[in-house]
Amino acid sequence: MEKHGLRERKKQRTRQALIEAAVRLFEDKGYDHVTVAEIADAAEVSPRTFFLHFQTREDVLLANADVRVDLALQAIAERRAGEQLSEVLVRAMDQMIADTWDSDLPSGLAALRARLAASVPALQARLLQRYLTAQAELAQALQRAFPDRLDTITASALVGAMVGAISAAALTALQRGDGPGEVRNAMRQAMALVAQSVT
Amino acid sequence: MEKHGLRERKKQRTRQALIEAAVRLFEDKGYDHVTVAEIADAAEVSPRTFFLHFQTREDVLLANADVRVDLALQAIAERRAGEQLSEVLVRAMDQMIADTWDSDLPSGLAALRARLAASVPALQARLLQRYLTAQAELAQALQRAFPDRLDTITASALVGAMVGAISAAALTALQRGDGPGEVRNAMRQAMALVAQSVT
DNA sequence: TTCACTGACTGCAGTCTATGTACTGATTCA
DNA sequence: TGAATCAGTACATAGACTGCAGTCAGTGAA
Repeated sequence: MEKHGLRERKKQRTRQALIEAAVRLFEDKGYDHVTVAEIADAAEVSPRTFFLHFQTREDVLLANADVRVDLALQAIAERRAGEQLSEVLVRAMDQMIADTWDSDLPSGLAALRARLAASVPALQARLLQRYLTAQAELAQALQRAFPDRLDTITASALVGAMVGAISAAALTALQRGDGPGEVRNAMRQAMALVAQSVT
Repeated sequence: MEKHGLRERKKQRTRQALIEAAVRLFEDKGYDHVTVAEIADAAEVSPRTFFLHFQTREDVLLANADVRVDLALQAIAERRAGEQLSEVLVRAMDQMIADTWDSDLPSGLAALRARLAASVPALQARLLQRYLTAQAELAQALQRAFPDRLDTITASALVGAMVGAISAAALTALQRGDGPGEVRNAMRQAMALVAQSVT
């Protein structure tokens, strides 16, 4: 997987420096009042370099978000012999929910992301889009896992319903001012609601 | 509703001119190769004026999209005495689906929008965001209509599941190259899937 | 060890979106 | 008719993002 040694390590180090600088600045001054130039400056890097690591300014906060999708895909791939569709789906979603609030990197990146996603429109839009592409992957994997049970459209709809319900519930909880535990419960509740329709 | 007479009419005329110019240019040159300046120019208006009518460049294509939300809200408000939750929800969603492909303004705005939303990331993100705010309104209305049946989280989750399922199904169908009729069927199918969980 | 090569990073100039400000002139209202 | 209002304008500016032409450290093979 790793291409080279030192060179690659240096690259990851500047990437990490950019992320950390960005997070710190966002927390200090608020998302809208931080420019790419400032982030690059704080990371002691040229502004041009920022865009070498991230396509857009928003993407700094969505870094490492792909990890969770991989976990869900893995959960689908690992399904045991007699396991039902609903069980697999719930397990995959559970995987993503759990990871959202736990292992997600240094400090409170996940928490900050959640807070900002609920308040900054541009970021919100970008995050939703990420979810959509993740959905496509999940749907495809799910259909391949249950080829005789699901057609393409049903698989998409099912995953879409899950992700849609969970994120809507999470957002509502967040905007209500709930803490991490309550948000998590809301997500679980939403998941259970949709899971009924697969029985 | 109407504030003034002539002044307001003129305003709507330039707004319409901007929309039509934008649509035409987008179809000709492709979304990415059309600048705001060009649109304004084609509509014989100052570039500054464009942003007086639309917040962002993407919003030209999302113009009049709010109308459909109003229809769904209306559908919820108009529910008859003994009508069940699932019935009301299905009726509201049906309203939006139907309107998506029919009455949506001059020429093929809806079709173009669908095509571009499936291919242009920036537009996709913006559209998803619109859906999210629409969801919030719907959820709120729905909860008020069934206060003893739904708590805030469940209402959000339910609407989120519906919208999520329907849009995922639609997108999958679109990317598969389906025609309007098939896309519509996919949306209906997704809706039916989620409607089960409310029974 | 040497040397060609790759690739991360830089600086600069340029495009385009989006916004603040101050102004013009046409409606609208008193 | 005079005053207020408001769509549209010209001008200036910030800031995101891109293309291009480099530099230099790290790498891999002779």
